[in-house]
Amino acid sequence: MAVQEALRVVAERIGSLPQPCASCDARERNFCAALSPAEMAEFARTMSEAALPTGGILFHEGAPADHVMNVTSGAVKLFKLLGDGRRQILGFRFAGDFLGLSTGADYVYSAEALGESRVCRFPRRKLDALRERYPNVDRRLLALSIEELAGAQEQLLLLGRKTAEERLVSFLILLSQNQVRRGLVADPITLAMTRSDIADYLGLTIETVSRTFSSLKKKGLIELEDTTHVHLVDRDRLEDLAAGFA
Amino acid sequence: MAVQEALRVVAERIGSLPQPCASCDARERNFCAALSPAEMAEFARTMSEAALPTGGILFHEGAPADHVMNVTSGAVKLFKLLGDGRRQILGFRFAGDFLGLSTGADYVYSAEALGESRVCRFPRRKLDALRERYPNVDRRLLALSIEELAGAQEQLLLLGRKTAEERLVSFLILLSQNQVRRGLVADPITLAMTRSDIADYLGLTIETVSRTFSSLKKKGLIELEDTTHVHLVDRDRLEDLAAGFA
DNA sequence: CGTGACCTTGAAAGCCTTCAACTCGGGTGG
DNA sequence: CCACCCGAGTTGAAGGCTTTCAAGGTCACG
Repeated sequence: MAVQEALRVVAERIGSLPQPCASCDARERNFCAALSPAEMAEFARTMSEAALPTGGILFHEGAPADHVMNVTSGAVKLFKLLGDGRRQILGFRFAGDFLGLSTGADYVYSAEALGESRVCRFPRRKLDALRERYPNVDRRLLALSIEELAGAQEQLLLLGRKTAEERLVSFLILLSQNQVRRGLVADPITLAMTRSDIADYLGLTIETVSRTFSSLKKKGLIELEDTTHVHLVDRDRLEDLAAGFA
Repeated sequence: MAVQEALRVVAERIGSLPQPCASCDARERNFCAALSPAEMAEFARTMSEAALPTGGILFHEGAPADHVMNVTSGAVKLFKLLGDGRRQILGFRFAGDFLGLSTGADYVYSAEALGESRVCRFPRRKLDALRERYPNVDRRLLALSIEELAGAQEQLLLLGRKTAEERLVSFLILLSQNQVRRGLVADPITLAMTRSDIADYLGLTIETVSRTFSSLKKKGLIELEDTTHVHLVDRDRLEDLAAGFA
């Protein structure tokens, strides 16, 4: 199976890069923020950074959840599959984001690199030990988890009740906010993902996504420099659309 | 506004019932499980149980999130609204379930009683104090939060990629599992919610929900004793349907 | 310069929604 | 007591938004 093969490749790459990930302790969107520099240094020994090619698999749904990880560069998509191959992307994670927590023994979704990316992995057992020793870690993970839940609930509203146009506009605004959160500009949005990924995130087809981009452009609400760079022309109108004010 | 009026009614009812909720410390699906009986007794003074009529509002999206709560009897629906009134139900909570956590100052969704229900409320400030003193509380809340997130992600797959029939079947199976989790029988499912609630949970209309019930009945996959009691005839086939094996 | 991945656009089809009519059961008031 | 009303649910028919099927365009790459 192609997935198993990819996993093996990833495992090899990870094994070949034993150095700790220097950027983790400076990040605000992962659990490391709960640790002091000294604690961080002690923990760094058990971490390792891995390089992933485009399409590289971080882990697959149903596989033993024995690592958690931070994205240190690039971007990652999280997704679930149905029996006949239909795919739903749950979300995208960018540099500084944390992923991989699970209460059960296995991952409940798959994760794959959008472009060339790097992730900092560490054993779940070590994380559990850390949680025992430093209560702040649980507090931090809880805050992250609640934030993630709120994001998923917003996406439930999108998938259950919004039209194609409202979905795409909501997505663009979310990406814009995401860029601000990462210290980038709000306005020219850079799409790290393909139309296919966008479609699977918004519960649409690539054709509908493409058509909706064209329609928004024709209405003068957005401008497309090229397929990966979007300019939000009428932000207020777009916000209203995303919020469902018909 | 009707909502504000309902909130006022709820507030009055809560104020009139200052006694602690005896069932909380025996529950497995709320944070109380992290406390010893002694700790629980000490904390119980700050709790109060409230009776809610059908349709009673627990809290509204955007209101200050100054309480968390356990459902002690009955059932509750959590939902979000779009600007023009479209509604998406995020989930249902039953006796023993916990709700109301938020990282920000406000609730990010609304909560309303399905039928006559009781909830045990306590101040968020008190909960924060408890988290400071007992690290187990954060651990417990984290586990609950991760479980809730996994449920939301499963629902994203449902809303984004499943057909009407697959959605309804998935919902029935979820309810069945829920009943088992609450110590009830797996098979005759009792629907505590209306067709309208089911529709808003599944991202459909009431007509489609009704038609799909009829269709499943005609196929011999389920039986409807009355509108609120469903018997799963061919469980294996239903499981396959829900998993998207066309 | 051929090839393939990604994207766009058009036309037809389909699943679900919208609109509408009808049934059923419970509560109410004459 | 029972006609009446109303909410909840079911079913039919038409319509619409998105999908499916199909074709063509662009660009990177070997």
